[in-house]
Amino acid sequence: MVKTAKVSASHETGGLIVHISGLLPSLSPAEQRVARLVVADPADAARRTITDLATAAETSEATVIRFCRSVGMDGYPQLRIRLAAEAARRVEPPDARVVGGDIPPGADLAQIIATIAFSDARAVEETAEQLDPAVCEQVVEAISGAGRIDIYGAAASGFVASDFQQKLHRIGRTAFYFPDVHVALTSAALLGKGDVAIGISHTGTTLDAVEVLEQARARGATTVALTNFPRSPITDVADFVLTTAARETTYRSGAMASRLAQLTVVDCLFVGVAARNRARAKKALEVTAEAVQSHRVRGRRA
Amino acid sequence: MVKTAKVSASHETGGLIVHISGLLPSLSPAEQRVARLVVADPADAARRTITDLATAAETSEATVIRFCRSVGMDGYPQLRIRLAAEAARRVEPPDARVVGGDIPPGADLAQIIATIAFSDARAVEETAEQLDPAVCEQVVEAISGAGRIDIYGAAASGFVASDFQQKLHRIGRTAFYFPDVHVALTSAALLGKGDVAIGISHTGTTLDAVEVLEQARARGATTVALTNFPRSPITDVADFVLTTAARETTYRSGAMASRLAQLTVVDCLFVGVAARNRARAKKALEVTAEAVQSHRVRGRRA
DNA sequence: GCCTCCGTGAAAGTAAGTTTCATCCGTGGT
DNA sequence: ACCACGGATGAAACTTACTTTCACGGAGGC
Repeated sequence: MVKTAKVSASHETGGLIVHISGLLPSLSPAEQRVARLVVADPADAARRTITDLATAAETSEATVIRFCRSVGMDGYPQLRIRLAAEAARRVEPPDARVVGGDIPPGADLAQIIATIAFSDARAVEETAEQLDPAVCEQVVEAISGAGRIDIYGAAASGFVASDFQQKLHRIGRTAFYFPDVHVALTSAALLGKGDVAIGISHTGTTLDAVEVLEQARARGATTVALTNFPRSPITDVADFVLTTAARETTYRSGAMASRLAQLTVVDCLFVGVAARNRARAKKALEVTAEAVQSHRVRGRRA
Repeated sequence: MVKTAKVSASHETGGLIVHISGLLPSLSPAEQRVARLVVADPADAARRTITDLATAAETSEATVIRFCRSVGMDGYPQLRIRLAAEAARRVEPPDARVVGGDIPPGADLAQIIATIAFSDARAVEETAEQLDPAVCEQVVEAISGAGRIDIYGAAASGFVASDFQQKLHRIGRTAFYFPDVHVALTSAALLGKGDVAIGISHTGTTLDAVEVLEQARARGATTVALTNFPRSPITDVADFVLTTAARETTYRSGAMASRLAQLTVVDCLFVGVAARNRARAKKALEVTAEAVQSHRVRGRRA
């Protein structure tokens, strides 16, 4: 097994449910059944005894224990307590079941809007909650001191990568984004100690992203992964792992929902880097803002 | 307000601690010692085992059980989870005033994260709140029936435009995104009745976007503007105006903060369009998902 | 095709929670 | 002063819940 000694985990104060959802794909089938029950109704799970829960999940107590360990708990009682706490904390908004769940076939636009806004906002909040400031700090430091920063992401994650690149560029950091794998690999091969490579992949299984980070790492660069799944392949090739917390719904794959969460993380890193040198960053932002002024329509507010 | 459908014994759902304090005088000395420990630090008590708590209260397990019964619990495990829930609830939510404002010079990463998450989440929520479902409905209808959809946006809004394009494309709608103004103008000139042009601009003053919509409108296409400012120039050339609700902060221009809000609107429109033809959209999503499968790392779940 | 490794549940083992019961102590009656 | 009584209490027996061990079976690699 890969050493989980990685500088991510264990900031777990809140967001247990989110944490579990993220881990879900990396769990074994039997454990997944347990996880689903727990995520579906944490309060109910907290009430159950281990035997009870095992039966409900159609598995053995042993598996439930394994599940507890998989999500970082000491044992079942601890999980129970944490679940109870978690369930209590979430002050259920009026009709959370309607708002939080999936979109029913006959839904009108107003419902759809409410549902999406709710899940988008939750994804942002929950992502922030489970983000480990210590890891962020280290990533910010790496970026701040980097000679060069390569950012890679495909499809939906590509926008995020591109966005990040643009942001860093605007405050004067040398950052690149490569939409093409081959170009990215070529670039990664030229990285070295002190450089930073950032791979963005919702699932964490995008072959391209993994390869790019692998290459970068082999060259001695610091590698950072941004993914929704803390145990996915991309984390094996990353020095630092940052995770998002987005859930799937029928109409929006997790990948779609996770853009928002990923952007939030990007924002945090960006502001973190900018805050390291307020004066310089501010100046850079002003200069770039001026540069686009001529492209604005005048005589009317902006 | 939704009535609490639950009829069960949990009439004491809140205020367990208060309840215990009230009963305190009526308890036997040994039970009082237990009660005092519990009231003093419910979270800590929840963490302890019955033997542990008994020892701490200098009494026996039997007394702890009696105490549980005295305060109306079935047994110790039930008390434990109730205590955990209670303790979690009384954790002060982060101070909105501190969190909502700007980022102070000496802020650490944790503060930065909290601030950003808060404002990002707010932007999403507020955007959804002020979004007019009727307008959305019309836009969804226009997109659903469009022969062709042109989407335009620059810089940060470009990512959003591109994201939207990709989404629509994935469910089988003919959509284009043009990073280049000239190409966009050329394309707009070829639009006609029944086609749709969507311009995305945070400030609503981006000259390029305005020109593109203007051109499209002149050719008879339906024009849609997505901006943060309802009375900005771009709205003059749009048949339908959708607005976001993002605020500026020192370190993040409104344009940066508004990406999230814009994406939320995109999500809503997308789901709206997809919902119009669930079967077809679902099929299209599945097909495109399959197409990228070979680019995934195998042998590991994710 | 064989081997190895992983997931799994049955069953054994341990710890936690619960009940029982004998003791203690104070009270009030004789 | 003594005894009878009853409530409070903890030791220990007991039960249930939790944890560990282990052997089986099946999937993937060589």
